[in-house]
Amino acid sequence: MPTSPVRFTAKTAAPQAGSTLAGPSFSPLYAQIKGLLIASLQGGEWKAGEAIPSELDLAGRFGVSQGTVRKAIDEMASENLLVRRQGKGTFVATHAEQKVQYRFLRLVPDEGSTSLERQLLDCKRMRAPAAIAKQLQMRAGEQMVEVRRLLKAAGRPVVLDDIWLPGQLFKGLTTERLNQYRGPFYGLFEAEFGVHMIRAQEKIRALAADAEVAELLQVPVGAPLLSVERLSFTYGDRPVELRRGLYHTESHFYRNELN
Amino acid sequence: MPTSPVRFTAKTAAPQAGSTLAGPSFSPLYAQIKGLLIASLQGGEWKAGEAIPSELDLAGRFGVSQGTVRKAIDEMASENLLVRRQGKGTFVATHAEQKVQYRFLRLVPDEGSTSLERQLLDCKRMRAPAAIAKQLQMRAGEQMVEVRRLLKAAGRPVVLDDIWLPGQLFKGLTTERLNQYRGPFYGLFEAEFGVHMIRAQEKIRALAADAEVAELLQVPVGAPLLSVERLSFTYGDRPVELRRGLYHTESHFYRNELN
DNA sequence: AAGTGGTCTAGACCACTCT
DNA sequence: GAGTGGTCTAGACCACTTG
Repeated sequence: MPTSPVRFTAKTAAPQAGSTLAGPSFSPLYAQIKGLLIASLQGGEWKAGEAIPSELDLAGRFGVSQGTVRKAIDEMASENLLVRRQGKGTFVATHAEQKVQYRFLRLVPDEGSTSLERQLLDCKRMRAPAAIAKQLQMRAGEQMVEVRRLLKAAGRPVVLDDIWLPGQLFKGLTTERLNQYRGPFYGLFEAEFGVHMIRAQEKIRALAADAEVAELLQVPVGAPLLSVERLSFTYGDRPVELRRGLYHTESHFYRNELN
Repeated sequence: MPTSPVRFTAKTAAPQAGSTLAGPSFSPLYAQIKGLLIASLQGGEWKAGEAIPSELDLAGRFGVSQGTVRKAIDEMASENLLVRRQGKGTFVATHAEQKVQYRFLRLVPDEGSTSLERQLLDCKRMRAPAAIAKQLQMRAGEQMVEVRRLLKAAGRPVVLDDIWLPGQLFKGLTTERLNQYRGPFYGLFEAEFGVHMIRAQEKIRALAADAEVAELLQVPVGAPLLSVERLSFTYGDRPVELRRGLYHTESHFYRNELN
């Protein structure tokens, strides 16, 4: 039986007198379907890597045509929320078990394709400093987790990451859990805490290495480094991770595609 | 009358014996339409900023349904080749007369939104050095144009750009032409030389300012700078511009969105 | 052979812009 | 009101995967 035949079109709604100014005056059906699908993802109805119901199935549930469901899924696929596989089905996107490890990492070696080794340096719980709390939309002093780690290529340190996470969302996160898990942190976050990183913004600057950083990255003090500040979001544009990476760009570079 | 009723489907083509290995075994109609549209853009049939024919019109010409043309245009719009405007038509994308000046420039001020002033430092013709020629798929020693310029925010230099262009494509390019033109270079390139920049790749590193650069950007020698090397492409993945920008990231940063 | 996503059509109607 | 892009439907058939 249909779980929720939609059909609450904005156009059918009672016209508001004098609605001349902006506002979402019209919301197409497929956009509403998309909203319902995102709500299901957010609610954990389908987990990372799993298949969602077929297009015909969903069309039946929502009481719309296949084409309408298709358009909703198309948009979600282009936003990397879902992955289509012809003949097999449509799957919830995941950072684990993905062709490209580290979906968000834009660092590329000058030559070859070295895989990166992780080295966890620190993981502790702390009270959120105001500057970080603000970006994560938390209150200053709230519980948070701080992680520091290195990424190495062929034994040489290339990236020093500081990571801050809201304590509320990542309750059982410990050094051990981080060390046990194979693959990128974001895979662990999905599997263990149900937190999907959907998109992120990065702010990139150049800065000079101070003494502490220089030792960790094995570069001279004052060496120029790339500072990459990343704010990551889950469903509903909710910020859930702040990360500050320092990249040593002598034999690697940050790659970006412009369209 | 229909100019060219398509209908050369790959599936109808003679099946190749033992075609088990890769290869574009199937090319949908809309992809072929897209190819024809791109060829028209490339051939200058519709110029930057102009409207292309309506969907129904194109459907008639090509002998396909509106939906098929629609899908071709949808893809091209998502690649920023075309811009749709409901009620008005579909237009050839342009770098000039655009909401955002500098479509490819990811530099953002820490606060406010200062507009940037250009200052042309140099523009000369030269023979292509091997390293640059290679990236532009030219032969070493071929004629090329080299431009150097500054971008300033509130009078303070922020970006030093070196730009290399194939001499063949930019025959009448002079210092004067560059100085006369209002708006981004890419707008000039479209209007005067018919060269559209469609997409680009950037390689970003951190490096220390040498004496020459330090003076131009008004920073101390050794100051950390962002080095942004950009290779830009026209239709058909043809590289037509190489650019090396040095960004002073003290009150600006490079912004990137990850999906 | 059955099930899934992918393509293509034809037609109806809606939202927006301009004259 | 005429023309444009935008939505939605219903149905046919194709390509790919799996039993």
